[in-house]
Amino acid sequence: MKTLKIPEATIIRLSVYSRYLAQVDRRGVVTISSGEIAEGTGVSPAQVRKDLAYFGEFGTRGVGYNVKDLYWHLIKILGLNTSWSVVIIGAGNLGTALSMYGGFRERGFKVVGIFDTAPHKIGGHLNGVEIYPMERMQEIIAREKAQIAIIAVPAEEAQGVVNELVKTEIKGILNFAPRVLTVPPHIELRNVDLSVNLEILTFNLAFRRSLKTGK
Amino acid sequence: MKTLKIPEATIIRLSVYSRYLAQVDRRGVVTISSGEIAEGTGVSPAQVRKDLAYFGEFGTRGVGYNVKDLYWHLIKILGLNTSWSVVIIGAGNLGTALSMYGGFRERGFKVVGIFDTAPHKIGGHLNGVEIYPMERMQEIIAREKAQIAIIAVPAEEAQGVVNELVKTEIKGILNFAPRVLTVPPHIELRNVDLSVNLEILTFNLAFRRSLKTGK
DNA sequence: TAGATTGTTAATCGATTAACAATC
DNA sequence: TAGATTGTTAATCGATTAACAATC
Repeated sequence: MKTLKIPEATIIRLSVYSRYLAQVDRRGVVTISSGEIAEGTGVSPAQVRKDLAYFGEFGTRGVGYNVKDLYWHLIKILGLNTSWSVVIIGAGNLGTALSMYGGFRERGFKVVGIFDTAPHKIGGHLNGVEIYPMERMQEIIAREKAQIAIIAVPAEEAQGVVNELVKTEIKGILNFAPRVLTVPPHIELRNVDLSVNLEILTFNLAFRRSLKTGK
Repeated sequence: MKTLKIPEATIIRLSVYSRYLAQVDRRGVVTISSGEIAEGTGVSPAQVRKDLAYFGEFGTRGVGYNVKDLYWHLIKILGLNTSWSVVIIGAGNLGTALSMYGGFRERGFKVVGIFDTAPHKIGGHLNGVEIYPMERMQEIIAREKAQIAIIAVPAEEAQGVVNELVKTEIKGILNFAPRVLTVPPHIELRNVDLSVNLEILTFNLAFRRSLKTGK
């Protein structure tokens, strides 16, 4: 079993494979080949096998992979065999949507607290989860043993929130604010930039298109 | 001016640079070096210069880049010098949040229509934008000259929505549904997977961590 | 001019693809 | 056994980094 230096692209694909396997499993399929996984997830068969090979030997030569078995292996690899407690910072539109988002719960994430500055929001609930004032972040994170924080505040406030979060037991931060953040090395930080994703689209439409049509 | 084969990673960084430049410009800074851009966006100076070099020579040796000038070059490259009309398919939590999301408008995206199946939502408004029934997709997209569609429907419905969208003049699709979608080659498709982003975090916490601590 | 910083080339690093021996 | 498909190695491709000549 080789470890060390697993490409992030591999992890992204592992997540996609696992969800595809869940879907296939619901249809009652028992065995699947790397070629079929590849087909269903838009990658090459070699890529699928290579990605899996980082973590072990999950298949049977000449046969393929057991769907359920491989699914659970992937869930374990992704760390989803345990449930994760998440807090959401910011109860604006995005924070609210993320609190309600079913996709997280489906994968074992549990929202245990929401934080906001607006006095009229505090004490309210979203999807059964209470909205607390920012000042209670340390207390609630400790009480609920939250490991992950999702940042959904305006860009200017994001670093301030991070500075509070580093005082807690939070281990990972998913940042939706379009701002480069600084965290100490023991905290995992990941950025999701909604606008950037639209802009890759417009670049492809505006620029790449102009190449084909001749400037 | 070399063209062809520009890494997608470069486009993502260009978007980040442009926003950082807007921020720096607001502080009144006139000139900036690749090293300062690198510092502010978390990349290497060589990376910054390489990324820019794909598109031309925007700086002055010995001096650096004019902040405003470079900003507008990047905006133009990203296709953001014109405004884009966007429709959002799905007025659930995520669709609602995306309709209200200020980050899109800030970068020149205009939401011109929202679509949903729920009868009680139709005719309502989000942020001043009307919610239409799915049946009127073709009509409204044509009337509003929308070029981009954002998919925020449940995974099972996503491909059906795409099949309707391909009958319209839509040029690009940003998909938030966790499902692999098939589109004809003339349509640009980009996927944003919110759960995958959390799962990269949990992988890093659960798996990479376990490497260091032994096991 | 001397100092600074770009634009670009060459070297390095990493990820993907192709091919095939192992083996069910 | 014959056919199929994995796991893995080697070859290819692409992106990042380092170094430096060009030049303001």
